[in-house]
Amino acid sequence: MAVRGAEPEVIWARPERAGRGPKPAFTRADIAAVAVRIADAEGLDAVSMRHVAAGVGCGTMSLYNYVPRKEDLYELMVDAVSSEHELWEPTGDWRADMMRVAEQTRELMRRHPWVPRLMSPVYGFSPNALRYLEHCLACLDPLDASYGTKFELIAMLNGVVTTYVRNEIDSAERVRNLPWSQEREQAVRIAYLGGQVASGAYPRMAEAFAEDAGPIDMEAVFRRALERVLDGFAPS
Amino acid sequence: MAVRGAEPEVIWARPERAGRGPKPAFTRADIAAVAVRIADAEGLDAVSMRHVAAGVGCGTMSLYNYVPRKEDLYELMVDAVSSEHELWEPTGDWRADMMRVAEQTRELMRRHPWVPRLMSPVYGFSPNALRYLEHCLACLDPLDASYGTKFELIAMLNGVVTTYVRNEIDSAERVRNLPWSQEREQAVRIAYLGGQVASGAYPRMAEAFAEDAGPIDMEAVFRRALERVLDGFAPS
DNA sequence: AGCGCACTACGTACGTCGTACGTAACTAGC
DNA sequence: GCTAGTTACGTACGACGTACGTAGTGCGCT
Repeated sequence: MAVRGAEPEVIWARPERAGRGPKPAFTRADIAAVAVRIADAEGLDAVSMRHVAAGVGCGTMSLYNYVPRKEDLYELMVDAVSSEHELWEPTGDWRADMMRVAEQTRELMRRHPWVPRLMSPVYGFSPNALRYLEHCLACLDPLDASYGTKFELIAMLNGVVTTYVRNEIDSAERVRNLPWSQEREQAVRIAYLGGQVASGAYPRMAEAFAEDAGPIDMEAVFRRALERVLDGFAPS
Repeated sequence: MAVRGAEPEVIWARPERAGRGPKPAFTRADIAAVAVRIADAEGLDAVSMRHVAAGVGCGTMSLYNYVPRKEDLYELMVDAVSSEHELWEPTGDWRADMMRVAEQTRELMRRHPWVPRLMSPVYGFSPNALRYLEHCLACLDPLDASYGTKFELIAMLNGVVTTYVRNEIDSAERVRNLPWSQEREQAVRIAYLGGQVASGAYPRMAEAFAEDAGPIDMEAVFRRALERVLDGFAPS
């Protein structure tokens, strides 16, 4: 019998194919693709071992031959979509390049709304993540700073993008999963909030709500946030 | 029989005590306190309805008289710990005040490591969150900017703090839940990463690893990140 | 060539979860 | 005091991750 679990490992270091035994019917890439498809279509919570196994067409427990723990499945998924990062030849304008990186990361997360929830420093070293990191560093070649600082920049930019998209996605997904309509929900929340603010306990909040009549341009908010981050790293 | 679910509501708008019927044996605050205690001690995943019910000393399903859905329990928890935010008289130095806000938020999240995972714009309007927001706005009175800009500042600062602490916590919690030791895990990961980098496919990563010999001072990284955010909002 | 073993495949089963639903006890308003 | 709405809570259902046992397969060794 094979040794079950109990050994630490990085899934990327584990060979896809062992020497002995019958050849596997699927690849990790197949499994990851199915999981990604399910997550895109039905949300991350629909990604269960049973579901994925049914998707690839095998028994539930057979999956564990390819993926030791569910967490590793998540890691596979993140790496799979990370291949969608476009890696271009740096232009020499690091600000423009990093803005483009951020923009593309955001679009990637919009295509795969479950990515922000899985983002973690722990998943930071999958093959495609390494390629992505190397690309960012290449874009930052013109910036006169230590690698330490460059990593801080990348982390911060990623953090801001992730946070913004996560907020966007969370609200949308929450609405979709609720048993009542978005309008009802929003109306109830606004009514409550209005009541609280009108109570006089939060004068500045009241002022703020009075001031901001128009709808917020989230696109502009996002872009300003990125610019501000980059400003913080531009040599003065 | 009572009407079950199907009506949108904000839990904060629901009265704690209905007119009819026997008087409730507990308060929402009791329940939130128990849930917080469990989450602090055993992690967020240990916060199940059964567990919390056992903690307050009632049947599992009785909880649903107080908390319509589990998500609302989360909302109660976040609000409960939000009361720990210290709200002082603004000093007039908005940068110092906001640094202090961020520092205290970080400490709050370190005391309650599950908070980052529950952070969401949706939970943004609980009573204590409103108080917190109002306090931030008060600290920002000296800053000459629109409320829109001030909200962007607060959101960004919170985002950065949350991201940093989340990374810190995630790594720690992951290690605690793994069936092997931290040293083994780290050794395996570093061995893998070193192998990848040594392959020559990532020249800048290799350079970076060669450059940064000393351990990273996370405290300084955190503080620099905050400073940079605030820089982005200081009138030039 | 053929043996043995490491591997794949997968069904069963356990303990967990959120929560729908039914019933009994209780109390505020008419 | 009646009754309607609430509280309390046990039971039950359909998920979930995954430990474990067993059967079958084909590579690597002798």
